[in-house]
Amino acid sequence: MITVTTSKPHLLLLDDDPDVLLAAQLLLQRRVGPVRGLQRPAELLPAIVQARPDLLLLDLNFGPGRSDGQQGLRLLESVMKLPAPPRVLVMTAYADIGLAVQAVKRGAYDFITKPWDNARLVALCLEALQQTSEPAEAAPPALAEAPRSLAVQERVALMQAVHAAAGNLSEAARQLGLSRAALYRRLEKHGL
Amino acid sequence: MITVTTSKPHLLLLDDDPDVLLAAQLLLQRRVGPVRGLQRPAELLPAIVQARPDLLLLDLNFGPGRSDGQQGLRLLESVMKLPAPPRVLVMTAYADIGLAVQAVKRGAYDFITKPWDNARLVALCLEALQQTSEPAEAAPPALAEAPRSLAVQERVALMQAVHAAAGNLSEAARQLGLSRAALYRRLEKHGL
DNA sequence: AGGGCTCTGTCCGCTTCCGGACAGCCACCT
DNA sequence: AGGTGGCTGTCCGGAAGCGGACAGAGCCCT
Repeated sequence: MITVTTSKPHLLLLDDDPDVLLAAQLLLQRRVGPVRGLQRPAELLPAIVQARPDLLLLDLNFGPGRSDGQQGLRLLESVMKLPAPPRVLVMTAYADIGLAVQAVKRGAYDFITKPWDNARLVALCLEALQQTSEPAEAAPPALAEAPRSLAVQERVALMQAVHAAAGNLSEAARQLGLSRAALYRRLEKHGL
Repeated sequence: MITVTTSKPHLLLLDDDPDVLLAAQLLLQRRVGPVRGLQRPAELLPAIVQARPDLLLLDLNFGPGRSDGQQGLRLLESVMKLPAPPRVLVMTAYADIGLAVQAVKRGAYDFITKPWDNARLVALCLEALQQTSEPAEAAPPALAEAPRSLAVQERVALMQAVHAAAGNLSEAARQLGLSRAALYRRLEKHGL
């Protein structure tokens, strides 16, 4: 058996929209574990070092107007630079998938598009959490690659291709080397 | 139809072992296109700028003794820094898959383990070549991500996981989130 | 108009893949 | 010894995925 932290996993949630924040909090509290919700990005780093959450849900498109997401990416980067960063699940609008892909490349574990499907969000959180099997020691320097599930990697690859093809699914399928219908099915399976 | 360069694709091949070099040259010459073979790494960069090959096959473990591959990786990096780098297929011994994975992350299109299977090598070359559908212009600055086929990305992911698990397939399967049997099948399909 | 081309969404028969199960093996622990 | 636990390799029935085909829509060019 893998050594599991006996305390229930607890989550940290950052979203600038109070309604969204509350909804997510209620859902996850019930189905995953204790949740602490934050609304202002400035509160994030202190809250992490203080509460040491097992999982962080991070909205990348905070701030009403200027949402190219650069702000969100920078925040993510500073999170990943912490001594023992938590698993991060990133949330974006479907429109800016490209942002989500970049976030994963910068160390986020996975992403989900808003508005989300409740069941899917819960499943993602659980998967991210249960894969927190610590490699313990063995890697004194910056430990190399965090292991990611194949499904996650596929999702990232698909999204990246679609994004690169500017939404042209036929083109994306061609580049990925699979049939258009196959790409359809896979996208659908991953929640658009 | 995709615009295809009318001239037959020609390849550049670097391998320090003369026998291997010759064997590959004969095979690829016949099945893919004109091949120029090099034996000494120092010759590589000049040859590329002069011959502008469509595809470069690069052995990463040159030098008899000191083969941690760092040398090969550096050579690859300098290739990728050229103004219009060719597609690169990297060759390593099966033992150092980790090296191949790193090479892909540094811009190589795909990798193959030595000793190779002839049919597979030919197929890889053809795939790499036919995906040289130029995006033409549209990306004046450093164009972002080169599109990679899903199969390639899956292969990299599998190899990375197996490498990270130090050859323990059960562990690798767990981390990838699939059944052990599934990992077996997939590895086999990708040529171990 | 009409033709040609490309993209989308969906259907269906056939192939492939999945994962649970089983057996064998090895290492370690009472 | 015998027991336990983990790993490997393989089999098989049922489920999922495959890609070719079709129809509809948009667009550009005669």
